[in-house]
Amino acid sequence: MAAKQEMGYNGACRNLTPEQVAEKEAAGLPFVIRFKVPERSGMLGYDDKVLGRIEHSYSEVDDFVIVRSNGKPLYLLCNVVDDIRDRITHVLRGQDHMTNTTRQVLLYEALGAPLPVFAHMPLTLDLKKAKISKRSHGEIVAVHFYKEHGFIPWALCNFLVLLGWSPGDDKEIFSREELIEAFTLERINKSNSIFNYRKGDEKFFTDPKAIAINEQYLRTMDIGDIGDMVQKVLEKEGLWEVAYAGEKKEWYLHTLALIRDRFHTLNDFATLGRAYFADDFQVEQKPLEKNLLKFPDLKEWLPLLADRYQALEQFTAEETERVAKELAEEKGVKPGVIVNGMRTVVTGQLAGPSMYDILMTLGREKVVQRLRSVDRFFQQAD
RNA sequence: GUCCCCAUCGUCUAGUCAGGUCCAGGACAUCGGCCUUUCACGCCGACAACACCGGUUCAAAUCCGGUUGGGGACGCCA
Repeated sequence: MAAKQEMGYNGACRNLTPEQVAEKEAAGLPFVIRFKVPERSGMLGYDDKVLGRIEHSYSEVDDFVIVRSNGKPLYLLCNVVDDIRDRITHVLRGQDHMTNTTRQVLLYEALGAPLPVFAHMPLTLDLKKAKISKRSHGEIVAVHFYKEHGFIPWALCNFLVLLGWSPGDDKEIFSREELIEAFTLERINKSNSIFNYRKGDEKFFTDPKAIAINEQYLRTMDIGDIGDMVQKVLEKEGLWEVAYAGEKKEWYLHTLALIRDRFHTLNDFATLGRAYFADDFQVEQKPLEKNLLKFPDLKEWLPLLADRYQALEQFTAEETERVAKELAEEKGVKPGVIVNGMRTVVTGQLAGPSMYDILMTLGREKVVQRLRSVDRFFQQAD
């Protein structure tokens, strides 16, 4: 066991005479360069835009190393030199840099440079209240994770700015311009916040509020902008058609507008919304059992419905609804049985937009074709 | 151990500096309802907090002191 020992530098070489220094140099002893903290009686400190006045007594500050024995300067010094050279006016960083700042104030003074404005932001902690870091928390705190999970970039910024800052009123959704207008250093919180995510939770794969804000943007943003972002997702999944940017653009954007209300991320367009862009979509287990297999008669009824849709003079929402209800009445079942069975076969989903809007978006040909192929599900089940 | 920072619903927070309008407001989450042939969206509602003790005051979430709790920093890392 190591014995308890004093933290910090003991000042061994603080007061060497030039002769003593020369002697050690001649002996080839390795050395570092430390900053000689002045022996002053007052307080050493700075005014922090977030935290207010931060002070330490000079005696608390050890002579700190600024240049290594190999001649290379340390971060503490480089940082200050770079910032002076670049004429940095504001230094905004985490509260874990507070003590660095105290020492750097001395460096600024020694270099004869004016102090920049310092603002130390609160830290973001995990559920166990430990400082979040890439090393200990992995991809959940990496920006690319959110990109890969279909987050709208600005939605993530919007979420993050609310961690430790608020405008003072109830506004939470900000455009970039609005945020620039509303943001002030003075309104940054002093206390740490917690990044509320539970590992392994499928529904909330990250902080629920982050997801909520992403949803908010997903359903209110300009549909053209959504279209551009979804394009990248569809391209990645091999679902993109160049026509979506050309002659089918209207259809493309209309379809996105139809389905976006139920989605959480951009990726959902390619997963939950796959049936709108491809024929090889998966039918989810739940609707398969609940809405299809539970009613074996649908094996006959849906192809019958397909025939009637095929024969329809006008394939409209009104007509398709009328025909579906007619069939239900004819077979003595609730319309829901037909509609939900149809939804399952046509979209693979338990839920979705109004059934007849879906039919219109998919078009007669796909609808008829999917309704006719219903028996494959019953065969699979056997 | 030493020094620094912080403390309002489960989470993000408003309110604290300029004490009364706060038996504490909003958002997310959760739960209920309306709407919906589905599920969402939307709307309505419910649940839920001033860490504790003392002081100042006619009056304290708000000011002061202490306690407890949490975080951070104490590297020839950045």
